[in-house]
Amino acid sequence: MAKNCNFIEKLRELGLRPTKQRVKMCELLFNREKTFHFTINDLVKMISEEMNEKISLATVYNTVHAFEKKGYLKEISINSDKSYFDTNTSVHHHFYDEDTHELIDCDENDIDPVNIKKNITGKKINSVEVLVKVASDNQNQKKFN
Amino acid sequence: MAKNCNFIEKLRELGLRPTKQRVKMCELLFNREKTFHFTINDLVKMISEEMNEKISLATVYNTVHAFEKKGYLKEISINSDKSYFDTNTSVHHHFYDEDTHELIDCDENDIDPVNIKKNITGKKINSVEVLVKVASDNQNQKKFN
DNA sequence: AATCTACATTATAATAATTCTAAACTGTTG
DNA sequence: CAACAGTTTAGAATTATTATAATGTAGATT
Repeated sequence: MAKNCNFIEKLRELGLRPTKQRVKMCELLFNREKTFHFTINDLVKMISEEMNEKISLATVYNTVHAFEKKGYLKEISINSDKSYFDTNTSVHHHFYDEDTHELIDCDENDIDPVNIKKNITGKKINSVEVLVKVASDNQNQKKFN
Repeated sequence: MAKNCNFIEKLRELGLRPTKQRVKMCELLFNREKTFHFTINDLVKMISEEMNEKISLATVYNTVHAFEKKGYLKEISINSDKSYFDTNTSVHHHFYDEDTHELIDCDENDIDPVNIKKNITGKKINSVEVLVKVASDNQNQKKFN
């Protein structure tokens, strides 16, 4: 909501030194109304379009992972060749368009809460993700034997 | 169930030439009572343990993808660095142990059916997968702004 | 404000998973 | 069995990601 948030302060609070690279990435990622899905590659492109100076690829990876570790980005599981991240870290699910490789958020009303009845001893549930894959045409599944 | 199935015939029916590599991989993958999860790497190791001759890595990839395309293997989405495959191609869900990187099948009773209320025009639902990530300890999630 | 230091950034190399390539090989058809 | 199309193969290429080691910089100390 608040534009021009003080990302510098926010970063400091998190124990992350507010370097210009990190502040820029905060602006790109978190200065948004809506949730935002991206790959590292998307982000690198956005950065190079919006800045004169470049941010090293390694820094982009480091920073995204730092934000993820602090809980401000969430990695989305897709059986793809690359990682997708989401600025919406709340519990929610996704549609994945296999034609366009686009991720679409589900809001609460789209999918009923998932009821898990199994318990694995000594383990805590860290996340529950539903991924609904959609496409224009589909093929059916069979059993081999 | 039936041991020593005629994989040669089966492959032919699918329009896949029954080469010795493919037959061997069928035996390893489909001559089982239980569902089986593996990565390409796991499979390559199994092959080298069970055979004198090697199967080229490229062939393992080709064949796994051929079986997947025909609907006899299913790729499981995990935000990991590698692809997991499953001989159980029916609709079912998974637990993923983030400590051990192990995949565990859910049977029907473990998770209630997922009720999807959203519809995307022009798109069919190809799959609905629930992935429950578990680990010994966990960290909580926060919102940035 | 100059200096110090731990943490960050950077370019580049390294690694890992996967796909491509082009030559050699092999089921199948006739 | 000859011929051809589909397969396998080793190795190169590609892609995503991580490691490295030198350089840079934010923030504390003087």
